[in-house]
Amino acid sequence: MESSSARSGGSTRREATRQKLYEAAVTLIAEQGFSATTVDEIAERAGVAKGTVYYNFASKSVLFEELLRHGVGLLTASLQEAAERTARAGGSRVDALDAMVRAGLVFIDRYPAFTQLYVAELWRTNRAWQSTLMVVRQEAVAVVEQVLREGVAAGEFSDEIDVQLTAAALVGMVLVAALDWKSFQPERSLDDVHAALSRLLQGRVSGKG
Amino acid sequence: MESSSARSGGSTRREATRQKLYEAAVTLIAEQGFSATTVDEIAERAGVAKGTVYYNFASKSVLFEELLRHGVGLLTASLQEAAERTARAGGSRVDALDAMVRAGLVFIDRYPAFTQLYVAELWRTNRAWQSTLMVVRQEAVAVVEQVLREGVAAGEFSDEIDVQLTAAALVGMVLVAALDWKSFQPERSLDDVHAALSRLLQGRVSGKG
DNA sequence: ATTTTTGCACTGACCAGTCAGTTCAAAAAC
DNA sequence: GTTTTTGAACTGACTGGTCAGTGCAAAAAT
Repeated sequence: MESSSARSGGSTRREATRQKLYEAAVTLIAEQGFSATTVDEIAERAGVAKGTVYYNFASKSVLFEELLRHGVGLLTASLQEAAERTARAGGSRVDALDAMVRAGLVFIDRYPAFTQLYVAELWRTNRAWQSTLMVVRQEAVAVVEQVLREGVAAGEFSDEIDVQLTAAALVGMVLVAALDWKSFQPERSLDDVHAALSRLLQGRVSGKG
Repeated sequence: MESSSARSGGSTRREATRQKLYEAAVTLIAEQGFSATTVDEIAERAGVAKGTVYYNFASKSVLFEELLRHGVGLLTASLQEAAERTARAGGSRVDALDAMVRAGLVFIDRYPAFTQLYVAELWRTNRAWQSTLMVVRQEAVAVVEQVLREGVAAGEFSDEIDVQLTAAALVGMVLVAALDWKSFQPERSLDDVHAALSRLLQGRVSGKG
């Protein structure tokens, strides 16, 4: 459609502005929350006039909603890719789960502010973007559930596991461990954290190593 | 300390008012967030005049801060009690962990709104109550870490586990699974959810049941 | 008699959203 | 190839409303 360098009628400029606004909004909202973050702050950090925010987004809520959609979309794609890559390489479902744990850690490592904001909003009710959030969340969790189901069908996992709850628990494990990592031990390496979670995942905690 | 019926010199009346304000604030803030919740709303839901809020708390922030302290205090006591009860009954450290998982579920079952609000605030930075939250969080997590350390010392757990990270991961597992339970499958029983998490905890997921 | 609560008017700061006007690069006209 | 026009993108002062917190006299509870 259009190259970013020499462009004519299109709207590459607009896209760049929106990107700047996303980046400004994500850190501010992660730190302060949605309501405590002002549109003036977002505009200022993005290096843009307030009017530009409203030229590009219908409202503060819509800006946030599109930000959520964008971010969770990246995560879902990344999890999906990890699962497929493992399958193609002939790995087991446990390998796939492990690869997804790593993909999750990589994502949080790269976008800690987004993750923070996502967690803070996920279980709220009665908010404007509630339904959007529900949809994208389900798309992400479904990738994990799918692998669990395949594992049960293939006899790799017990058929007594509760797929939905187990998926939620696994996500929670990675999410909280990673946020703690970023908040309290940011100097540790991703491999290190991944190793600790792998150990837990494979039940090598109870029963001496 | 004091009975709610026949009390003398103290301030039982005041305490009752504060309790009403806690309860009103916790659900409103869980739903809407701190900044989006107004003092007028809190007062109205508590069935109290606005002036009363300020007679009992120095500010909106202080009210919230004391609410956080109060709530996490309950959780910590409950986890502590579960660990000690298991130890007294001669249970293993895995049993203690399992008992704490259940204690966590019972807490979230009883105070879902508080849990929601706690999660939403936990990883935020630059907020007034940040330091208070840090302290009480650490008190709660320390109970889990303590059991893990004892388990390592007793040879029940691998000495290669990362205590801090594993504790965070376990907390995350319970937290996210329970919030999903309350949000999306509230009809399920606590025992049911507990069973699913026990299975995961004891590594009976990989390896057919 | 003292503590606690009420009711309500008031203030001053803050903020989401608006809008009349500006900029500028590409397209059209000449 | 120079001038004119066009319109998307952007600007920032301004508006209307909201809300935390105050002040205080009267009432209720203990």
